[in-house]
Amino acid sequence: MIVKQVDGRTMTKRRAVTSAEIAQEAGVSRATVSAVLNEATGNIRISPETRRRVLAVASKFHYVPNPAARALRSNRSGAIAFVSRTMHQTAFGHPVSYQLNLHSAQAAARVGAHVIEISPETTGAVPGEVSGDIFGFLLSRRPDGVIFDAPTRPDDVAKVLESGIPVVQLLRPHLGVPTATVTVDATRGVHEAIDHLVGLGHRAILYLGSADTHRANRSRLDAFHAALQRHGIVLPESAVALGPDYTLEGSIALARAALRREPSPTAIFAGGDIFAVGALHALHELRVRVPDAISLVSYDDVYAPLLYPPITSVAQPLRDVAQRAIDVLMRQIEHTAGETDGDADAPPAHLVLPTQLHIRSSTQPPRPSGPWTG
Amino acid sequence: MIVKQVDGRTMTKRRAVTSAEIAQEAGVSRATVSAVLNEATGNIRISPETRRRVLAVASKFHYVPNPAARALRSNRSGAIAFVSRTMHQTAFGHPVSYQLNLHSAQAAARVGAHVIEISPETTGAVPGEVSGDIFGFLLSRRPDGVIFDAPTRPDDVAKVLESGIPVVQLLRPHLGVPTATVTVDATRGVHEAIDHLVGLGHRAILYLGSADTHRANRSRLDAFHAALQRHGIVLPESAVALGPDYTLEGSIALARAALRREPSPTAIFAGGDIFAVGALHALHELRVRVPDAISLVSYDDVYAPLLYPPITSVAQPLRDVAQRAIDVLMRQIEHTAGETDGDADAPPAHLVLPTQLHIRSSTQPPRPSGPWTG
DNA sequence: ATGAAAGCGCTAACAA
DNA sequence: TTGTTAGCGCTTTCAT
Repeated sequence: MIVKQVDGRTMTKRRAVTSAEIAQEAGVSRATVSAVLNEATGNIRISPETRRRVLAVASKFHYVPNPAARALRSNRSGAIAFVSRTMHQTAFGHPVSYQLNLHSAQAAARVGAHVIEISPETTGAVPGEVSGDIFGFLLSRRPDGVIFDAPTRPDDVAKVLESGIPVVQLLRPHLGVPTATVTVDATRGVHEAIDHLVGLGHRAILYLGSADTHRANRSRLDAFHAALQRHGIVLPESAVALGPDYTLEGSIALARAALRREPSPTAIFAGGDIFAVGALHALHELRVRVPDAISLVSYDDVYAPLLYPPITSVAQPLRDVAQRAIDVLMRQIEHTAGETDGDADAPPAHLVLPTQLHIRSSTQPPRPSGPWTG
Repeated sequence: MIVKQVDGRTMTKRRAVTSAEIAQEAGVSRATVSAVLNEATGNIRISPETRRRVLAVASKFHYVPNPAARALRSNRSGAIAFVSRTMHQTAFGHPVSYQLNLHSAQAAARVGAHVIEISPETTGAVPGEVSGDIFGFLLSRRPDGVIFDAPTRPDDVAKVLESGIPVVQLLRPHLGVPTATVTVDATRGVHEAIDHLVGLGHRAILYLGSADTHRANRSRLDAFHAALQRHGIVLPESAVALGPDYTLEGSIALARAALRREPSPTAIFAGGDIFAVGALHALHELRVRVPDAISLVSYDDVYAPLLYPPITSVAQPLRDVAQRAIDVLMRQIEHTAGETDGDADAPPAHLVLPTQLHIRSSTQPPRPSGPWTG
């Protein structure tokens, strides 16, 4: 019996409606209710009339299947774990990771799954877990799939993959671990940015980027070189300055040092918004005006629009990345379910999405005159 | 029987170890295994020897209890829903919400719960859900508790609360809905900031803030007035400029208009980092230097350290806010569980945490000379 | 086209 | 101190 107690000022957690109650109310069996709600496919057929009645009753009583029971029975938790990028290095977090997180949650919800947040920084053992680390925690939740956003350590990914759960890595995958990936075509993005600068007349361009040797960083730098080469521009070694990722102080120091060197660039390409921030700080100190005295382009487009002047930047299609991640995972999850034990699984998907250049006020033709003077 | 298939190159999702297997292997019953793993409290006592053996076997086989079965039986999902602040207004998201999100996930993990991400922006109906909206989705997950980060609409909160699930609202609660809250002592934070400015010698201070009438905004503005009054300063009406929240263009326009008015301030208090960003843009256009010609303080401390110059800012203890939110929720969840049906529940907790002022390079004494000249 | 019945893995009351 | 038993709510054959 269903008692709606609306009168008492406070609500005690009321017992939820079960399928049995819906069945009874609709004058059918629980099996029928289940079949209707799952739009069952098998050798089962529900008459439109029955279907309609069940649905009406379910809706009237706000019936929602118990996810635990469903999970137990179907061996599917409906959960996608999102392992966010580590953020301890920075006080202000990773806007990119945040966007991916949110977009993943939305994309998952659209297919009836939910995203559970795994923050690798959690310190200390988790009570009740046999293995104290955060991956024990992850595994203990039995997610149907796992998204790694730019994982730091390949071992973490490998461990999850070995447990047999579908995995997808985003943006900065460890290709040594054979999982699906969704990345972005940095090469094309960088080319666009450099073409934009060269098109404006710049030839002396400084590259500010990460010293981390991850492929994603390498490919930005390689693309930088390739793009210049295509324009017949050869840069001195001093045109590339590599420093630590994601620390403001590091980026400022890097820019400061690089800008002190000769010859002076007329433009800067920052291989990440944080490097653009660092460049801006250093340029301010030097009283060099952007874009009057020097142009600035960045890769990421997260802080870029906020800075002054608003920075021309290469944007990653984060919403699409998240959506495709969920797609890939869902496909894999459904596939895994149907499989017996044969090892005839297809090779992991590797999706590459295009970037987009947002042109703002930080770029203009180099001025004809000589060296810098604010 | 437990078959570890390590040889096959690819792993098929292997059947998980169950408590029955552990029981058999340890030569005890499943009930004993359960009692050991849950450190059962009732009238059950496990001999240290048995305990040790069970634990050893469990660990050897990497046994992790099936969360769905546990949830089904105990009527506890182990999930905390985190409803993030809506973000559609801005391309760059809400760093504050992100931090709260991550810290909540960490705090939850420490007590064995997981956080599921609810992004209110999800559009379109969710397949299989009776009610198509995102709160139907939320409820369908049967979370043990819900965290609302600065909820937009009180109705959403009320709906969840009415379902009997413990709720806590963060930072910008709707006090009309009787839930627990964890907020920040904006009053004290603003006082500190204003004291800092006045201590430097400023008396003409411009307030740039949200036109939204939420209490959190009101209290910042009220505190601004109170702080000035305490210093015997009376400001003209034109010293307060209110505009739209969280849009860059709006903030810039607001600052632009306000700065055009007479008399000119020697300092600006931005009631949110986005307003500081707007102020900086407007000041740049006017070629007014910070802090030489005008000082700038903000509230939030999210973008503040990145801007140039780094902005003195009031920081909120987001990690603590998240931790307390989890604490409050957990207490409430345990309480609810023990309760029969009596309505003798305690009034909801209202925690208020202190802010911290980070002094950076955007503030200095006003210069003795007259009006602005970059 | 629908119903009956079994069982997913776990926990809690009751026995022993 | 430990084992037995009975479900939690759902899905899924198999019968009808």
